[in-house]
Amino acid sequence: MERRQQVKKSRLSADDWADAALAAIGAGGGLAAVAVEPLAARLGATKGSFYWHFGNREALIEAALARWVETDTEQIIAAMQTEPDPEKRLRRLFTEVTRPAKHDPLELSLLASVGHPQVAAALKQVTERRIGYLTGLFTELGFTDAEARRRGLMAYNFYLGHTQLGHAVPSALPSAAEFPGYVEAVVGALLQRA
Amino acid sequence: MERRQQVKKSRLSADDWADAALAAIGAGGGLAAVAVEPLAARLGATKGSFYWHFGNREALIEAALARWVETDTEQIIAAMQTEPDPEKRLRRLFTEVTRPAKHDPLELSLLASVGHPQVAAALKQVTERRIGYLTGLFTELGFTDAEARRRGLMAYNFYLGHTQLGHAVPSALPSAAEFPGYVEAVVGALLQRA
DNA sequence: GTACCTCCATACGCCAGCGTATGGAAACCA
DNA sequence: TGGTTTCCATACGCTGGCGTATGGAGGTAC
Repeated sequence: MERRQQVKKSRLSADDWADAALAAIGAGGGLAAVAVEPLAARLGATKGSFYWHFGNREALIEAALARWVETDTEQIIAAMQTEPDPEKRLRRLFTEVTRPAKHDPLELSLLASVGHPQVAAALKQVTERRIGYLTGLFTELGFTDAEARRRGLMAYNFYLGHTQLGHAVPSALPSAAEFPGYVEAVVGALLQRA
Repeated sequence: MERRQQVKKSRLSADDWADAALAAIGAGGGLAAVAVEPLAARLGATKGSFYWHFGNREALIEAALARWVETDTEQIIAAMQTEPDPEKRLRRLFTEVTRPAKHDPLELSLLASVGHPQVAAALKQVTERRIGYLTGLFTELGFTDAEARRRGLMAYNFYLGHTQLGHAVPSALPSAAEFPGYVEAVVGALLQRA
């Protein structure tokens, strides 16, 4: 999720504010960084603009989350669908999603702000979509429903942990040289038959 | 990490404040919840007490984190050492650490606040200790150093993801009935020989 | 029992961010 | 070109949290 630094624009739209909010969340401040006045400064505007587009801070959060939910997960899943073989798809998905450059601080920040009800709802939606996709993938690979769900969960948990670790303690991740072997080991463990 | 609600105490120690800070972090507010005046209210005291024990808010955070680092990880590791067989130890560790009741919001909150330099340092310490322990465990099980490190990482990532998921979207976790099979599947995957 | 030392309450000034009110500029329309 | 609508800047009050200053209560020492 690349969200560009907004520099200046004579007139702003509600989406401009929502994007700025997401950028601010991802920039490390967490949900607390969605603060009207600092955002206004960053956009080269003032609160006057904001309170014309939104009723209050909550409304902005709502809009920003809605934007995140609909764009973030679907485009990755869609990108995978060009590969017909489910095993290769899993391998590609993991390679893609653990790429060191992929770091998505926004998602981590949202995970961190799950205390907020609107964030919790957005996360639930996205999480279920993803785990569902993974589970389906293992079903395609011939596992029973129960086993597919277990492995879908394992896969997602691993992804979450990896992302978290890469953000919090990047030095603990494997080096670039070790990386392929590491990803392969994970996928191998996930695919192994009893 | 059970940190009791402090109710009232005629005189407070610095550790009382540090514990209250950890409790507040864990209670969902994240690092932002380490706020002097609310904490004082909660302890039935006032800022006067706080600023006698600490120079400022930063000093409190520092003290709280130090307390967390030294108590949290070591006691779990120590508890495992009664089991001589490394495979059983791994199984026991995972069972223990994924127990639904185990939910440790404090750790999640710290992960979320990794933007703060002191938190980052504390997390690095704890993370390396844990991954090191897991890696050693796989070494004991006869894996090569490189393989042991890979599996140690996989195990830790899984743990992190599981914890995260349990906190953010608990409904996505397996039900109580599915739980043993789920844990066993994970441990099985981790122990699988090539 | 008095002098001192430890710990804390109260009161204060300061700053940042939220939300409101109001006037005005820019675009659009006729 | 005059009116209307859209969008925004400025100014204001309010709240909550940080840090400081000061006085005082309750132990302790002798």
